[in-house]
Amino acid sequence: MGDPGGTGSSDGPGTPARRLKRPTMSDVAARVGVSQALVSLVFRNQPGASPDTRRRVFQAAEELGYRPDTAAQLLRRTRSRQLGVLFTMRQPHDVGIVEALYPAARKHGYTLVLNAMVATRGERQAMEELLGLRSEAVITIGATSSWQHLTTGATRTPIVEINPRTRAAGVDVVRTAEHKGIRQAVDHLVALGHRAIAHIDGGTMPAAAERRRGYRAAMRRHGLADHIRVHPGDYTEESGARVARDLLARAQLPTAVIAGNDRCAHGLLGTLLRAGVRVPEDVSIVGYDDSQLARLSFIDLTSVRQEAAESAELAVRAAAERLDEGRTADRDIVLDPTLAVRGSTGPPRTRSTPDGDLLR
Amino acid sequence: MGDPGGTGSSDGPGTPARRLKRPTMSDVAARVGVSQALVSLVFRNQPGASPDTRRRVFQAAEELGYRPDTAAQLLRRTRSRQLGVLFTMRQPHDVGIVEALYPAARKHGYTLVLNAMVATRGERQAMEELLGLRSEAVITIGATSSWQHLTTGATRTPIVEINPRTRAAGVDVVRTAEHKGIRQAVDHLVALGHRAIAHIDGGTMPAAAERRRGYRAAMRRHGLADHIRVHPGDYTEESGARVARDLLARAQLPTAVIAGNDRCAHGLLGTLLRAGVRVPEDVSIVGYDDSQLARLSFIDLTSVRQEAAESAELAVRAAAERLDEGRTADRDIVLDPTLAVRGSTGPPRTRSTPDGDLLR
DNA sequence: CAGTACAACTAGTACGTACAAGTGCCACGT
DNA sequence: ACGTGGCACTTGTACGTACTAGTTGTACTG
Repeated sequence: MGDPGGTGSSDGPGTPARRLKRPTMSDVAARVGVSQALVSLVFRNQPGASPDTRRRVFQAAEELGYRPDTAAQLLRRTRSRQLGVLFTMRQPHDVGIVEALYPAARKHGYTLVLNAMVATRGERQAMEELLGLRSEAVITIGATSSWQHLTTGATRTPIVEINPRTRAAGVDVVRTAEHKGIRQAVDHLVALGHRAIAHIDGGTMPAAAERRRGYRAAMRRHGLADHIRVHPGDYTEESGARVARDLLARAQLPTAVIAGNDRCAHGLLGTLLRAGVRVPEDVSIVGYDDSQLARLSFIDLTSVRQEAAESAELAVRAAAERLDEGRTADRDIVLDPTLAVRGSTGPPRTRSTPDGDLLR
Repeated sequence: MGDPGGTGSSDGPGTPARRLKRPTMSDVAARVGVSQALVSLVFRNQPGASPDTRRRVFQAAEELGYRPDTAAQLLRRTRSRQLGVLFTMRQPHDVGIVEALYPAARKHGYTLVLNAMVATRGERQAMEELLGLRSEAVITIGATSSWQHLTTGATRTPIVEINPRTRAAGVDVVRTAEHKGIRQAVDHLVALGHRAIAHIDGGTMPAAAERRRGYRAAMRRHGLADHIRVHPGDYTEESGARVARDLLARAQLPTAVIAGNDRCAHGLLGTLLRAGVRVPEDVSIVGYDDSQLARLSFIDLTSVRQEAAESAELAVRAAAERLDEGRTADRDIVLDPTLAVRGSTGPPRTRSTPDGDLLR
């Protein structure tokens, strides 16, 4: 009694400390004097046990230090009700989505199992592990691989991609209407009086191509095709810093820059400030993501907001639709971003424009 | 054939799409014409199968889309060889440790299972989930709870805490010799000629108290007790920004500030720069963590470095010692930090000191 | 008073794998 | 010819839980 699975012998000196077996439902049941099945009922909060018995079961479990074995539950249960999440820890906005996934999953009756993509472990391997753990569906955030082989064959697993790098068939996608976000940024700057508006892109990173196209389209829409300048970047601070140095080396700065994301904008802003350029007086800067970074008082970045909570909720819902409602057709969910205007944008300084006109 | 667990009927319209059962080892075995146990041998890379059979097993598995079931493995195996990791995604240094844990765990023959602590899920719950998944030990990074109840009782689970907030008994601890780090920072600044060196602390955050004490001790050691100034903070950018505003409001700035961590230093630096204060000419700034932030070209922060890889390796090793070598006594592992000198520190400007002397 | 309905429980089995303990079979040495 | 050993494989069972299908006992109905 009170010695579940133990041999009764204490770990003798010299022998490697033997881990005692963890107590099981049967141990709890034996202690209360009921069957294992009844303990199972109690822990699942199912009807069929008297209030008094429930209390005694919980008390015995407490005394024994019993803890349900997830592996066994997973194995036995008809449904695992687990969603795998494949994510990166380095992009703040992605972290925000992960955090928002927890309440969203709970709301739909699912549990999350995380797997980070780090340098030493490819996306594929991380995905394999998630599937091995019986994820019913997998939500990826900013992934670059295509999962064609998973959505095909006997055991197709639904995949929902949030802000994927590439477009793929057979998966649901939750993404932002990037062009609308960029267009709002351009509109905002043009309304302030800007004409020389440059863009730092994200290279091959997720959504970068669309933002780049959106920038070009919005500029043309305002008749500013001649002012289109796309500087290559990669969503990192250093790429923003590099562009800043390039711009400083030239005689003429643009009056405004739209960065591919907030990190890039941060690098741009920091480097310009260090060089004595005033923001927004000399140059206005717009970021993208509206991350925590943008909201810091000393950065205070006008930025295109994508609601992390909304993306998370819709991704979970998309998975739930496939799993619980039998949807089989792909969905492409597009969210409209909004512009969070802060202190990094303002009217351009009065100065001579490249074509010689003097703007008021 | 080729329809493992399937009923042969395609998902009819109107009925919710039924997920086909995933293939098992038995399905693979049947296809090859061998026993399930042999397939198990092959997948575990154990001796006892002919090279030809191995090939056929792998091929059949490939054709069926077979994937080992982790839940079943976990349930059946004597040892799970899994280490739980409890971490925060918001502190860059912690993220670095998590990434370094992967290779360290692999080296010792362990697998990692992550669980993030987010606002909506307490540390306790995250820990429960890890234990439910049969983690043999748990490594926490910057956790605040005490796990007394886990290291006691029938099924004690080894806990290794990296940079814990509070000291606890019954657990292994991997931490930095905080006072040495701070002392190096103070020594460095004093050597540059600074005397008015302030400190922004981390409040109740991990290691903050020790850094605070280390600052005071180092200052006294240099006979600068009169210049001791501790400003309250909490390791966030905004706390650094707030202190910056406080300092600016006073007539007299210190010539140097040691921030509790890099994020705090970032807030301090950004706010001072915005106010026209030059760094390091007017004020020198030292951070703590040597995170990626500190290394950015436009931040370029002198910072106390704690090797994430080293912490990770030692934490895994501590867990392995308990699990594989039967160690039962607690270990307190203390790492020596080093100072990464960058551009945010320099000699103080010649100016009158608070006591009226004129320093050269 | 028989019959029924319900609450409170138990028995048995299946989930997919790992591991211990076999079972043939063939080559080899004496 | 007979053991002997090793390889290649199989059989059987256990892991801890969930779920289906019972089995009691009690109260209630007509």
